[in-house]
Amino acid sequence: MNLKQLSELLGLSQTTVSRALNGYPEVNQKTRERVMEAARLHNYRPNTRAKGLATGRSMAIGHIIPVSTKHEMVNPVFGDFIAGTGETYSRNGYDMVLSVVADSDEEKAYRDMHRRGTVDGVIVHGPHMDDFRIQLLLELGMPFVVHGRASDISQPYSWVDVNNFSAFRRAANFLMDLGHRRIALINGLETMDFAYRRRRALDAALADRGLALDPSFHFQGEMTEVLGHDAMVAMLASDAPPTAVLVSSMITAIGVRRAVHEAGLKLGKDISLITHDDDLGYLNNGIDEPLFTATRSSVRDAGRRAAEMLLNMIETGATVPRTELLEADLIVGRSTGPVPSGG
Amino acid sequence: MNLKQLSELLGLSQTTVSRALNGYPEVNQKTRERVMEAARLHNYRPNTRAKGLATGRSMAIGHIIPVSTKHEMVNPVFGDFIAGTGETYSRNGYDMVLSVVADSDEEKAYRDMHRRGTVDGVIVHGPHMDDFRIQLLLELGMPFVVHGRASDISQPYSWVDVNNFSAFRRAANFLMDLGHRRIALINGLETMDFAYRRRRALDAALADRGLALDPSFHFQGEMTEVLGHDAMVAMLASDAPPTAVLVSSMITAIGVRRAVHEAGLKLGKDISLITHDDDLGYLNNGIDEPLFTATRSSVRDAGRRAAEMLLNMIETGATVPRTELLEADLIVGRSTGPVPSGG
DNA sequence: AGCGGTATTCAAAGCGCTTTGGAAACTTTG
DNA sequence: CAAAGTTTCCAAAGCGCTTTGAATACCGCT
Repeated sequence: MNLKQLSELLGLSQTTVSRALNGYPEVNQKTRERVMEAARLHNYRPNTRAKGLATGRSMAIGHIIPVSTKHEMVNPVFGDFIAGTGETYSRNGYDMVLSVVADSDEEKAYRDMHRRGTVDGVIVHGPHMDDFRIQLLLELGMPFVVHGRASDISQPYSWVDVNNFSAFRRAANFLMDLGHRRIALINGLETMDFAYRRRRALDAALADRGLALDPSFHFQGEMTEVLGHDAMVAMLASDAPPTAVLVSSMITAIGVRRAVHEAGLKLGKDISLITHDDDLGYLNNGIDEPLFTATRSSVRDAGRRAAEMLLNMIETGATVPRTELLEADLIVGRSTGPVPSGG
Repeated sequence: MNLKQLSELLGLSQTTVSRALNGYPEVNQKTRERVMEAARLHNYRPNTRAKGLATGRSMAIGHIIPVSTKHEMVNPVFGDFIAGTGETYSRNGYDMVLSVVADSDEEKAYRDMHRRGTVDGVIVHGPHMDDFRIQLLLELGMPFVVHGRASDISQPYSWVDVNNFSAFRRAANFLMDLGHRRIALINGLETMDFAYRRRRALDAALADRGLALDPSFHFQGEMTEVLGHDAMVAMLASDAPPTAVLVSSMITAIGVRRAVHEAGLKLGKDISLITHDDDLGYLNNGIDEPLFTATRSSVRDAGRRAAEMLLNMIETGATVPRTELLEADLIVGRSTGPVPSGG
């Protein structure tokens, strides 16, 4: 059933039917009801492509996911973030189009999306410190919101980010207040902006107390379980291992826990650990009593907010960039305790 | 730059330019080259919506992700599966459109996608035993491939699935060959088809040796870390705990490991564990020496295959359903060993 | 009755592409 | 050299919708 058929069936013009359905005022209340009823009855849904062609809008938001051939890992928070954005899109009648491309084709993918008019805007994931995509999208003039920030970019652009700096500074201070001095960091790749900010936060907190990050206590990499395990094993083998460790993801923290257990030590007693917790559905960090002390910020919620911001910008035709900084909670669990005597 | 502008610029009709670009034979080789060159130069990309309107195709595949309000969890394998399908779509010029909907709106979401013509086909995730979506899609006549199967559906339909039955039967036999008799199962929700098959596989393997699954050794639920932990804690508290446990996901297995460690026991010595391993990028089960003995089958690969099957069906207009059954590998890691004496 | 104004409806153009049904130019053939 | 193919190109219709510009119907007033 298309518009034409529906309008013939009603004995009305396509114009009137279209207007009735889209809520334009210049249509008689009676006719509108008649049209609505018929549409419901025949389960009429306007063809997306035709509507898009006519309006110049696509009612879709793009997400481009680069996969590297080297370390072809899909970010584990991706699913939750997408769930957050997706909810918002559905609620507002938008589709979400995902494009999985080799990272070498990423720029082309953005350009294509823009030229082909597949989407009305995009969300940028996991920005690097000097992320080329921001510049590119500004040039293209396509509406976008970045999930995260890019420290090295000076032009204004829209973003939603969690305050990684304050979160990790608080975490570091929390550990130091417990007496810890030898604090390790197992971070994401520090070419990623969030990881860079977390490192700087630790640096700053340590510096405030006249300390510095021991290079042998500093790891970065893809945030896998194995990274956490191997880093911790290496540190525990040293003469003076850290007494506390800051970790960038729950998955990696689980690897650290494994290494600690294997060494016959106990988390929260021999070694303290604070991890960042994205509040993923399947990795619930305990409701009543958290496993890990953590800086927690729901990535799903960030997804919702980023999507809302973008849709709003698109619909109001906003031209000035917006920003939203989310604060993480510091939740205290069983993985932290006072520094052991002799530590 | 659109077709009209490009053709005017070349002094040709839209017809010829369109044909040249789409590889139709009735165009002079010289002209074709000239057109191609101009298109490249001006970075021409045909408008998706216009092309779709004209051809009746959308060059997009849909995935509908229901989120429940109760347990609003995003399946952790989702990201990897999507990565697999997405790769395939990109390589073939298709887009992927994701729709995140409340589970109560799921049927409506499929109907809408179909009527509005947003996609040329869909992939169905995580089928239940009697999944209404299969019937629905057959009625709508929309091409689809199911990732998994639905035991209670008799009509033929297309699917890609891993052989859960043979995988878990092998795993159970492996344990029994090591002398284990008290084997527990921590499964996904058994309304899900894969979980149901895994349970039946364990039942069958036990029955073959005159044994049966102890109801107090049988757990099912959303496959979180906490599920594994709590189930294991409960079993370890009993008079005669299991000596081995079969687990449906790595995440859950990690929870089991935690419980085992907390009890001061050792995996692979006091308790044996076999898990299913979807070979997720961020949860690498060790390259050289696997942490867990596991039935391994890459969900990303399954995604690729499902997508290839669907695209192929769409492009050939195939009407007869296809199926593909993938066998999981049984890889032996450090989490299994002979039954302890006295077990 | 006739007028301006408002409410309601419609025909037709246009969005950017593909594709049908010719037409023109060029070759080959009897 | 005319007839019959072949190549190569084009004008125009159509995909399903929105929207412009115009027509018609109806209203209260003078």
